[in-house]
Amino acid sequence: MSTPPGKTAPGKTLAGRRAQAARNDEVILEAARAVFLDDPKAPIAAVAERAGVGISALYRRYAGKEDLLRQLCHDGLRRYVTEAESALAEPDDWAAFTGFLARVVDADVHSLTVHLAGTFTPTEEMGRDAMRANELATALFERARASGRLRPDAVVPDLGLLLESCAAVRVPDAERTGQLRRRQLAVLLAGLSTGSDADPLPGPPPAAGEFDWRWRPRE
Amino acid sequence: MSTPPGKTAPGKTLAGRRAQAARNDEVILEAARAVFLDDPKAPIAAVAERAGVGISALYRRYAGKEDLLRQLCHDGLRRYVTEAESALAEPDDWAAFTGFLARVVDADVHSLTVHLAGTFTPTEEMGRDAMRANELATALFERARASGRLRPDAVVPDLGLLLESCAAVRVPDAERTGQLRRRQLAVLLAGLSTGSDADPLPGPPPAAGEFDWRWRPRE
DNA sequence: AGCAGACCGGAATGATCCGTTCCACTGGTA
DNA sequence: TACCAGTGGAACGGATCATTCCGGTCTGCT
Repeated sequence: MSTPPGKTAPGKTLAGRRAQAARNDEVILEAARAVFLDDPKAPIAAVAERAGVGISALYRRYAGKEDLLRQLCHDGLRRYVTEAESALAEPDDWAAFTGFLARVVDADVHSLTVHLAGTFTPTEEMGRDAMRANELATALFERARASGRLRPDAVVPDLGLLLESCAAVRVPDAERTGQLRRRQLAVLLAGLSTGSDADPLPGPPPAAGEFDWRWRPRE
Repeated sequence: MSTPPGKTAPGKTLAGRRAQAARNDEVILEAARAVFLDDPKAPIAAVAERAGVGISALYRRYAGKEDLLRQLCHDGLRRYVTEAESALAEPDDWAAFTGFLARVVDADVHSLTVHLAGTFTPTEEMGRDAMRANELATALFERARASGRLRPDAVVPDLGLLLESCAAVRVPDAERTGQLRRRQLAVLLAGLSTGSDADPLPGPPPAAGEFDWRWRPRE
């Protein structure tokens, strides 16, 4: 955009065509994230436009729409895993748990992994990552339980419900959306805490694989 | 379906063509509700198929897709109002409040009114009904507050967040969806109750018209 | 200097999907 | 019996997209 050609002066950042390309890699991913987060069925042209590049720039990098979606989704999953791992390093059990959730909500990882599900066929590696994500989340949950601040009838899959709820909150302004989600998260955590269990939660609790249906390709 | 013609035997329910038509009125509405609840962007042919009728049967009754959607949405809104009114008759303040929410969640009114919003231009009457709905909900909320079981920093628009969250919960099986939503509702109500307010809810609370954007026609 | 080709923008293409219209038909009704 | 409200479903026309293709541009190398 505003990179004066100069005299091929590669101070630190590559200049010229190569640099442009490398930069586009990021710009495109970022645009794709923003666009598909806003509308999972958005046309691929919208991504190109948002990124300020042509459609070819997209197809040069990804075999097709499905490929891009898969990549994006996988990135979200990896982010989830990363956050979980770093959360496990936090010494305070409850803080590790809530901090993890807050960061996942902030990063809007859920929309990425869930709302995009079914629009592509997952790779094996994604399956492994998803499994690992589950293990880590369970570990975090166990620690939260050990801290005694979790009401006894809360279960791990409640996290799925919780994240889904937070992702559902959405207003046109992104920042405001973040604030409202934090609020929603706070309410939910309060509801899942000890002291809120005056009367027990109704119905059979959510089961382990009960949200996997999204991952099966649309019929 | 299984109405043998007999000899034009109108015991109690009309038989013959007229009756068929009258019955279709309902069948179609029901099918439309089910289909659009499942996928707000479903083609109109899907409704016809689900209802077991031809497309003409639809277009005889509604001017077009938009008309049907509007009708459906308006029905949802009216249902909301009805539930609110009947809830106000309940003597126990807190029970009135929670019962109302439970019934609204069960009826999936939120999906109907919100997920369909923007797909049609609302009528004036809908505007009035929406306003009335808001007043009633506020009244219910005030009573809940008066009961002292509501945490002090909860506000009326939190109801929007709450309903949105519950509507977001969804699995393939309808009944199971209902159970999980009830659970989610229970968690949220627990979180909004007195006793859960160890630390205050973060960020500016949701404001009155903050969810109206859905009603403005899509740009 | 000069050239091969990496990269790019965006028009053109072809397929699909969907709302709506149209028409032939049926059976109740007068 | 003659009619027509009510219907099923094919056909039509427009819109939307993913993907391909065709010049161009600029770079890095010779």
